[in-house]
Amino acid sequence: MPPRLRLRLHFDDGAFIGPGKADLLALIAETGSISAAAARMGMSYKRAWSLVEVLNAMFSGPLVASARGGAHGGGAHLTETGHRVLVAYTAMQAAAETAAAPAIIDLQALRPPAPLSST
Amino acid sequence: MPPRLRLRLHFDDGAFIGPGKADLLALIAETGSISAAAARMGMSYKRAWSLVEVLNAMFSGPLVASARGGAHGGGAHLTETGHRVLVAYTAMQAAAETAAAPAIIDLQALRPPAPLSST
DNA sequence: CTTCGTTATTTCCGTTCGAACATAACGAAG
DNA sequence: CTTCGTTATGTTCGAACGGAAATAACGAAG
Repeated sequence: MPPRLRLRLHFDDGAFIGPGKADLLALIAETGSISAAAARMGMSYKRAWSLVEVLNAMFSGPLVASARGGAHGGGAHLTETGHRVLVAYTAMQAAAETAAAPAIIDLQALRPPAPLSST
Repeated sequence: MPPRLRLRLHFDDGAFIGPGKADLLALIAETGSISAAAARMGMSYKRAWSLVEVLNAMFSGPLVASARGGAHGGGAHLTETGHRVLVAYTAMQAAAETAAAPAIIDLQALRPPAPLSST
């Protein structure tokens, strides 16, 4: 299994976005629900909701639009801005991972051999 | 001020290296002392030392060699492996930052304007 | 107007993290 | 053999973080 590179982009005002928020956005887009996305990520609804709150406050306009009540209780979906953020973050991740690959290999080469599993 | 990209490389066994440990390595190389490096980073000596302990355990051989006692109380310096890890991490950081730059610009463009400072 | 599943919000609690503090060990120099 | 500054290690405390649970609000469908 190759090492995994995690990125966190810190803005000048202290706000930041990392894998947690990005994955959450992706799962909200996929499931149409904050609670479903939270369940998928193994986190509490409250935590997911608070992350959404932060996300909605740190960009120009909310990234997630949510609705209460209705036939299925409501739901949530990404706004145009939300989609753009998710796309840009994903692109950033992909570009960084590709560019960093050689250095990662160098680092991995300096790691100790596995203690031998049951083979 | 541009956003800052922070990288954390997670290995398959759970060990990881990020900006904290990397900066610490660089400062130990520069100052020749764990305590001086800790002071520079604004962290306690104990925390710095425990990070060194982790670093020394997660690669093939220690990254930091330290000595107690002596004329100036002792000191610490990077081993060959330590230097290699620092170089590789720095290269990874630089490569990732360059490659991610366009996406970062996209993200920054979606941020709200500053609330206007006292100009 | 009752039902239902989701969003929204509060309170409480255990865990983790790191700072702060306190000591001990060490060894070259004087 | 005393001094001195650093490494090495344990202990204690407060803050921050996040989970769990409870409760309210909501609105379309039946």
